[in-house]
Amino acid sequence: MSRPLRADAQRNRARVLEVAAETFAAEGLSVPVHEIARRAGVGTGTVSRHFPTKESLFQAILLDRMEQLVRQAADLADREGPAEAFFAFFAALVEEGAANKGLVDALAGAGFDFRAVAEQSRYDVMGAWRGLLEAAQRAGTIRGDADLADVKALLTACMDRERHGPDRVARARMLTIVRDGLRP
Amino acid sequence: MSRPLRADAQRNRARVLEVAAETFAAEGLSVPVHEIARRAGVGTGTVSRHFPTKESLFQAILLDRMEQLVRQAADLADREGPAEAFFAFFAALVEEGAANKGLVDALAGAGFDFRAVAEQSRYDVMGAWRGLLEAAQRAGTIRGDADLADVKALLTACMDRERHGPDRVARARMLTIVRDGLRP
DNA sequence: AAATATACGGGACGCCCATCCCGTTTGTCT
DNA sequence: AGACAAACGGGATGGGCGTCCCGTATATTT
Repeated sequence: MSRPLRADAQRNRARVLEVAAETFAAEGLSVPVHEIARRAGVGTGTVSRHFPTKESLFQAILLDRMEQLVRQAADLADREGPAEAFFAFFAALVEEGAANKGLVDALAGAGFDFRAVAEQSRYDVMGAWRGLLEAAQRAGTIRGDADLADVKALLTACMDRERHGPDRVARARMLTIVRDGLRP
Repeated sequence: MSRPLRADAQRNRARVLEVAAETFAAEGLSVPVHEIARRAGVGTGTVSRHFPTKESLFQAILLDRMEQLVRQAADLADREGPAEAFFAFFAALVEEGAANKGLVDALAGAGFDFRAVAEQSRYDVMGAWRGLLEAAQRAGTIRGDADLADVKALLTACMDRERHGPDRVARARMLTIVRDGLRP
């Protein structure tokens, strides 16, 4: 393999990652890479050396987050039981989306392929998600013919709804609608 | 006002409109204006004289379509009665979306503001839509607290679902899910 | 048929952005 | 402390796109 990164390179990489995560979350994926660099106080070259493309940058951010999400899904399955874990996870993702425009863009397919990232991650997000879905179906909480694509579409709907006025009441209502819709 | 358009100008305008409608429907809003011009067999200048901006071009297409949609909504209200008209219209829009990527892009907010167009149209699409929704709520088919933004979000979900494999069965299932979700 | 306004074509312009490159600086190792 | 490799900065490059302009062609009018 290769040597460890030089100390300043490590710091810069971490800082870029941090700033990019904040920025994409707050403003979505359309923020130029130049801008990320500027805010991180580094040159554009530094960003593109660590992350050759914009996509690879966002991917790195997502990979971090995914580990947490998968862990959270597993926790929920333990604590809540199969009947409720799915909806708890669904609600967590909606909450996440409310605070993370970049994720919403990615799920909406705005400029890059979420599934591709998910599949090459060490953490099998899709698998975890599917696990919760199927467990809930076996527990009889969710109609048996619903698939992951249906769920993703509904998730997109909940996130989309946030754009027309973020509103706790509306968010809760959307969750109820989804829950009722998915009932067997 | 101004004189009538010259004959060739009228023909070109109509042809551009037709080609643009087909192209946006088939490939979405990201198709360059150059490409529309090329396919219509005219220069880019001709397109931009009739439609100064890309947005104004798509807007013109949408305005045509909207008249039909509003009419269709009114018909449904008469034929089906308030209890069912809303879902019939919803299903019609999903069908429309399946055949019209441009519309899906517009609803998803990809690059331009659907609501702005809707509001300046002679045909009050939002009003028609709201009318159907409120009638269905009075008839007890739909939960009273749902609003248009909820409905639009669910519509987006149905259209989004199409991208992961257009599939009659899946489409019908999504409609069922939405219907069940919106029940009082 | 001549005169005039109108419209056409498509190249030119300007903007934005991701990516690459290279002269300069800075950490690291001896 | 000196030498070498590693990393930095940010300007340059290339590509895509919408919009504007103007010399040329064509419909309309008299």
